[in-house]
Amino acid sequence: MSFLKPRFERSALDAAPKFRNALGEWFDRVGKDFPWRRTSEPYPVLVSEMMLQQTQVATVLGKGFYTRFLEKFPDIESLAIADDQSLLKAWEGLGYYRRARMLRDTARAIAGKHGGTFPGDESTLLSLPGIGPYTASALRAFAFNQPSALVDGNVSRILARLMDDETPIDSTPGIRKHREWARTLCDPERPARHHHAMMELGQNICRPGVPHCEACPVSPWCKTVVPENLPLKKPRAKLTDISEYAVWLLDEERGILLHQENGSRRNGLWKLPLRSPAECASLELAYQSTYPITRYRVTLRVYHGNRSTDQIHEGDEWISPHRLAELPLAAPFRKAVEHLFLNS
DNA sequence: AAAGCGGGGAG
DNA sequence: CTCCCAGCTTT
Repeated sequence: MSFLKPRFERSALDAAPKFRNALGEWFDRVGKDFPWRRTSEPYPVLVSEMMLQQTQVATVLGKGFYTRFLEKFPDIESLAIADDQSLLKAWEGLGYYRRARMLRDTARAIAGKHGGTFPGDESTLLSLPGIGPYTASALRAFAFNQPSALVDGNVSRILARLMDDETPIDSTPGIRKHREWARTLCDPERPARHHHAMMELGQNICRPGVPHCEACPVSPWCKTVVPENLPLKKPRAKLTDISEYAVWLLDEERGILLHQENGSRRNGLWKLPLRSPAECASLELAYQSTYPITRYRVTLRVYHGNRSTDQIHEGDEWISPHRLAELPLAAPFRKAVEHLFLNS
């Protein structure tokens, strides 16, 4: 009724201009000064967005990945000619290592096919390796100042709460709906600031779990009733236990026996040589660890190999200890090798 | 639509 | 343990 003060105004979509202003002015006041927010050059924006896919800001920033990568590969051309090993070494510790190769392949496509001119239209961006809907929108807004429908984990959480919407954000209808809402909300005058502000809001105010609604600059346009219950997601697959068996072989002259991965997983990274359980049955256990990886829980068992009888398999290679530092190893194997080397 | 990618950090 | 993260690709 009219005597009741509404707890929110019109929806954010209906009041888009006021919503944008409130959000943008808040961001100007409190927004963090990340290095990729200081530039609109396509290349560094691309590097940052690829690194930030499914990876937290603190990880990319805290361990210096972004700065180090740009020092090593300062432009499209230098990245385009990067070899696998130096590329993966620069990515070591970031995870999802396919991203590094896709980033370089995109650099190659731009340096080659597009004559070095960075494309700014959606369909061309989407055709490049590693660039999907999110990254294409990010590049258009941050590097070309074009309005775009940018939806990441932060934005979808904000939108679900703003609209008090229970459609699972990872379902096809949810994704479609959120893209449309993001497009409507985007500030056509300052798309880069707008998207930066949305992500800042998602990180620090409209955070997962219990949000800081008391400090939210756009709460007048938020319909959420129980924000901690949103967003909804589809149930996820449960963890599967798997085992990995490897051998530890250290030769005083030749070094450590390692194996370079050449399949679809961790392609190009080095690990301890894997063996079948039967091959390890009579060997002494040297090291064991359990680590989670995507939807698996892996128990890694490393055995003392037998130098005289152990078969050297295809791809196995003796690596001298000083070369070890130059090779990219996935984290669990880096840890295992360091432990075993120290105790040998 | 679902799974794979086989990550990593924070709580 | 759990959940989340500036997602993309393949089946």
